[in-house]
Amino acid sequence: MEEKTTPAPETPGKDFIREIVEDDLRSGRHQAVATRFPPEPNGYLHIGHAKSICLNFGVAKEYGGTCNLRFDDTNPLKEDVEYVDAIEADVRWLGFEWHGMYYASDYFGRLYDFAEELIRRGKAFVCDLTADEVRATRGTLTESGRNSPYRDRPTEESLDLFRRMRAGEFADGSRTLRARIDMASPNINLRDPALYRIRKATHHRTGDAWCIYPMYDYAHALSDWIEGITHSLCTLEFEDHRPLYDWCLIALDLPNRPRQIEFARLNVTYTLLSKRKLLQLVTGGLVKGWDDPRMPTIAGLRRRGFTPEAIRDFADRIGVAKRDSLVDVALLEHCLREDLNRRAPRGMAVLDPLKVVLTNWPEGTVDELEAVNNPESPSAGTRRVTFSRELYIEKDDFREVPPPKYHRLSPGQEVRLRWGFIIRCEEVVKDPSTGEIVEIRCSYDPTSRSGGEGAARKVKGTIHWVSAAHAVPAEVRLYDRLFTKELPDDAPEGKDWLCNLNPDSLEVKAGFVEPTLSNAAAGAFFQFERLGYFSVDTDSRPGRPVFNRSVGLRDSWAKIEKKGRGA
RNA sequence: UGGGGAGUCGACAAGUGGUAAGUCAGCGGUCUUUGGAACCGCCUAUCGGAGGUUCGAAUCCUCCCUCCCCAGCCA
Repeated sequence: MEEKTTPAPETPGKDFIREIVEDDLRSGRHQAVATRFPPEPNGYLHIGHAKSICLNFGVAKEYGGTCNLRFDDTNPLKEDVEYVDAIEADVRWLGFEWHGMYYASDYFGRLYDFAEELIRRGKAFVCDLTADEVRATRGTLTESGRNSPYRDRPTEESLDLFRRMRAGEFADGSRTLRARIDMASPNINLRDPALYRIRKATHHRTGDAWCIYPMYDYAHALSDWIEGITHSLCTLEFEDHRPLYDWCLIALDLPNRPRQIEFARLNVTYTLLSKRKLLQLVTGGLVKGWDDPRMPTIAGLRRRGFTPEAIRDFADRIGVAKRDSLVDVALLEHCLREDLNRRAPRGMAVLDPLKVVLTNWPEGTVDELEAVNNPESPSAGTRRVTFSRELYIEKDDFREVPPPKYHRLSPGQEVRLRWGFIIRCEEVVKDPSTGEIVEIRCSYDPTSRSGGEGAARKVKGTIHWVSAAHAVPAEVRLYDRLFTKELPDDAPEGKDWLCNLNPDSLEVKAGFVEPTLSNAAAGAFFQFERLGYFSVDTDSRPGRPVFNRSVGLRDSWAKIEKKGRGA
């Protein structure tokens, strides 16, 4: 190796993992980086996995290396092909391409051979203790454990027993292959951990070919080595497994060992990222599936209307470090808004319709108004929207008694209809029996047509609308955070996280959208002016569109109003 | 009480001995046919605490405090 004579170039802002990778490349320790994303196919990927995916694939891409997708499928009891298919689709959707797609189960044969070698080297033994007995002899955090009575049985005997374990001669749980390390180690993971257990279960890929399955620590280290992984990135809870990871490779004298590096897993406010709990939400029917738009899963975020770009940007912004952190969900939402503001075509939709009749508009006539598709992007062009005598506006855009600073419609006041005319409220029609406002009668200013000379007038507010006769009924699903607490696990004594579920996380509106939105394809996204970003749900049908609110627009009026009420 | 980690603005997060970036949130304002977007300000962090080394420390040393992870034949 050459001596470095030039100082390392300054690379401020890089996270500690990229610094390590750069050092290794610079020093010649590695010619190229190889990483892997190793999900267990026992659930759907979520935003926390997205962080890891962006890291692993991102590092590989940035330094001209490779990243594999590897399914860590060593526990047939929990895993399923449904999950491998979903994971594959999610990684691809996020925008990453793997160098190779592998399964830990691809290596079962080699892993088995390595295990025999470990026995031959005196580094592993077959133990006849039951799980309970192992637990009883493991010791505690402060007391060392006791050696298994089988720890020193002859190599040949362990070898024979291990072969018979594989052959299916023994019952589940009756024996394990254990590493021979140190029952007195202060690191509990090193107290002769199990390497193989008997599980007479059908594996989703290998079927019934095996009845013994390797444990994570063993399988993971060797799978990494087999694939030539240089940097094995994982989360903090595996930090004290690293000595065992290294032990597996050293015990077999394997050269060019991969290096495990741990980083902090992602936590997001108002969000749960535990596979077990997410599974519980799904199986318990508390949400409508893994892809429920309220779920933090990649599938859920996708259906909600998140873009891969927004998620990748989020991953970039939260960074990578070792300290436990709780990221504000507002940052995720911000990333989506920023992306969609640039790219989403605008449209008008009314979610809580209130009828407006323009009394001086000639009955039976319509007008075609020109509307800009995206003020942020002139190339998006314009479209025509139909205007007529009867319109729907948002209930919230009219107040009989306007609060201070209210810029919208109220008796005697003017408001501009976006891309249309300026109107004045002349009369409020109520249902005589209920007192409910059923219709607003207004006059319009014919000279104020958008683009016309009378349109230059300053009017306090602009509101969106839809032509009653032309608008298309649409189902609009408004989502709110799934949990009412920043930390959903923070439950009072005797209760659990389920008590923090937000009962109002979904509100369905029967609204109207402008005709151009009628046949939008599932997945298409729009900004409904003044309301937020919406995407077309997979439940949508031509002429009967269904929209999901992906994220609302920032709403400074809501803040003013809230403040007014508070004062 | 064992071992492994971590503590920098409300939240993320740079900084690696030379005198505390940036982003989100929040606040105020400009502008505006989305109370959107954009733009401009503010957000006055002495860096968990106490000592010490040094001309000089968030960065080095010592002690202390707090938080997280580990006792699955789960990953």
